[in-house]
Amino acid sequence: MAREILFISVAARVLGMHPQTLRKYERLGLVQPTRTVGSMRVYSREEIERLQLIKRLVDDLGVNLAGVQQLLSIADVVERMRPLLSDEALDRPAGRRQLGREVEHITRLLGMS
Amino acid sequence: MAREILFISVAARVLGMHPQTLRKYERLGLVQPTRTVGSMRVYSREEIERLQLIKRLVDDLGVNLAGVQQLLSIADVVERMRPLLSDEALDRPAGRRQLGREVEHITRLLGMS
DNA sequence: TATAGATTGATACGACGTGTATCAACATAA
DNA sequence: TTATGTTGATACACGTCGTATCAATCTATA
Repeated sequence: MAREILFISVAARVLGMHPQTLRKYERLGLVQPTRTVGSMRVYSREEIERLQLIKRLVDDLGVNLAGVQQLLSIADVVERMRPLLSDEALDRPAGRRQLGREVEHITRLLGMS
Repeated sequence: MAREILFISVAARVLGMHPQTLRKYERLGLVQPTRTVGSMRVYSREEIERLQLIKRLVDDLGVNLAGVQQLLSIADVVERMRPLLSDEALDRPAGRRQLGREVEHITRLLGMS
């Protein structure tokens, strides 16, 4: 298994994106690559996948970066919800309560109050 | 209780939006006001609330209309999920399965596969 | 019916967001 | 040291979005 640690030029080529775009996304807080001691950006597997999701939202759906922020936040909540949908979790009252909180979290993100 | 049926100029004033903006939102499929026999737009309570949500997403968060489309779709799913979170629904296997399908629906909307 | 006011659909324009090209300064490896 | 890549900043072209404008049509009232 490769470590899949990429510098910005390779990451950009793999993703089909411009290096400047990746830098701008970081400046806006959409991704947070780590840095080498010389302050060079290092992209992990997780950030590459996050950038692929962003690319789909932007290129295919036409969502702007403010919308990407919201959708990524919702995606994080959905990711936390998934294990709460198992029968073991749904059998416990605590699991049900946690699930309710996550759904309410999405409604707050959407301003549905 | 008032019927809360508004023509476009009153609806725009209530919402703090421009009538042309409401027409453009309809053309893009974000809202679907009914029409009088003379083809004048009629805004119901539900559409006013939908427009308030759109306005928050656009004005406060800076989301563009493509992002609003996605977020409204997710909001619809969340609305369908809410009754599935009751104990009565979660006690039935059918309710649990339906809940899982709705969550999966959101993941598809986000392209999380 | 006639008249005034509102709505409709279409077009156009200004402001803003976004991707990317460019640049000098710095980092890295040979 | 030299060559190549990265960093951060600036600038520009293009598309999106809100809204102003217009003639034609609808609606209500006199």
